[in-house]
Amino acid sequence: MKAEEVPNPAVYRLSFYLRQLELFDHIGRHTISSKQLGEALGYTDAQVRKDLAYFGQFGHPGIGYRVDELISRLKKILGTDKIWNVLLVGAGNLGRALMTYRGFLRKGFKLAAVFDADPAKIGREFGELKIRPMEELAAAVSQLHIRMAMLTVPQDAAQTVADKLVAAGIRGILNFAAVSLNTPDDIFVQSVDLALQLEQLSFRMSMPPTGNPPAVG
Amino acid sequence: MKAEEVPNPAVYRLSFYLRQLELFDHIGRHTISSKQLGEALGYTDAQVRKDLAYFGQFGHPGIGYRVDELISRLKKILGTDKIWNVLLVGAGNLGRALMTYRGFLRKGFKLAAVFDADPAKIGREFGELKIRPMEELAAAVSQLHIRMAMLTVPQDAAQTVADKLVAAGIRGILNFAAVSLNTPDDIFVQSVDLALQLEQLSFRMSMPPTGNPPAVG
DNA sequence: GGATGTGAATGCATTCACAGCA
DNA sequence: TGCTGTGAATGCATTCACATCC
Repeated sequence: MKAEEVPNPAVYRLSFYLRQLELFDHIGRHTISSKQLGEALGYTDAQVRKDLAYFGQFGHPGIGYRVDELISRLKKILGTDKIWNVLLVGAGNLGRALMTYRGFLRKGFKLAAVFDADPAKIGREFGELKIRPMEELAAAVSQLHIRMAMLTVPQDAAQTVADKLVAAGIRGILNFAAVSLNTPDDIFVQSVDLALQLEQLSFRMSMPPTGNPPAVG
Repeated sequence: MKAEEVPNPAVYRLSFYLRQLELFDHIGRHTISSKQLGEALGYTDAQVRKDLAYFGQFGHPGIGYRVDELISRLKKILGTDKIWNVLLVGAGNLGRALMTYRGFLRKGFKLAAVFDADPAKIGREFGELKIRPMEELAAAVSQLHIRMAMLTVPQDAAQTVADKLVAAGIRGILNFAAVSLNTPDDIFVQSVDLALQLEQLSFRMSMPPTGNPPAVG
């Protein structure tokens, strides 16, 4: 099946399947059914099968899916069967936390360079990484073959920095700033707005319980 | 319209509308049309109007929406017209970054207490906040009227801690651990898996360009 | 004229239900 | 029997297009 025909939500769930499969692998499971995988994540078995079927035939009728086989197939589909070099712009609190976060490397992403506009921060080292000035960004992108970036700069700097990233040849941006970035169509942007996530919780918790609306009057 | 009938994606977009409106307000715009608001965020005008209409009639035909009016209406709908006390469990790198993140308070969320299981971390202070032992969690929840929590503990501790949060009376969890939490139906969970977001970028960037598939064979 | 709010029409995603295989 | 893969049916969400109002 052609990639354009895969529903967006299905691609998202692929990552959840992979994450859960790695957990199952870790505890020694060798095979798993769509029902079991779905239950662990809150999806139906049909959903799991349909999602996987968009990408090929990975299962074994009567048996289910082989855990290690499906893991490596999913990694290939998601593009994480090899290591990606990633750069980060913005060495504030959040940026520095991401610099030391181990979870990225475990998933195949290597933070290869860090940049900041603040002269006071430039040159400071964190583990293997030294904070570099923005002027070096474009050169680092081509030297280290970096294609994706994490953006942890203040709100009002985000668009300007994003423009620089695109100009330097970056094709994908993980944006932590609380603004919608304006980028060309061939640039992929994923956004993480932490306060916005809390706001969504707030909405759910502010709602009257389903099927039991409080009396009004 | 009843809340149960509102599409989930629409609730999500509500947060984006609010964020964009605050930007417009900041630069002195007083009114805005559904077309303009949509364009800033990559939605159609019809989408904007339909989303807002799920919650009431906020617009002025011929004029558009009054920015300040719509902001306060959306805040009320999302439940952020008042301050929420929030707690955090897990004072690792990410947790400490969140402790000093200013964006939460700006949106109406006050980090009121921080907990960690590691005795070495307990008592350490960051700004106004002191890291407290897990044993004090339940008492703090009721004393400070806390109803939502952020979870930044290691993967394998996440479920156990989530259970404690629920037992302590927490109703909403913002989960940063790379696992699917198992919680009762009346507990709301929002998940943020940073590596998973990069993985989604990886997928998009690994795909053949739309309408221009590379020759195979 | 210029904008909203909204039924109706369309398009997309999920679920059903079953043929087919181990 | 147990489970996958998949067309067909259903259910959601988005878009259209227009009546309505300032």
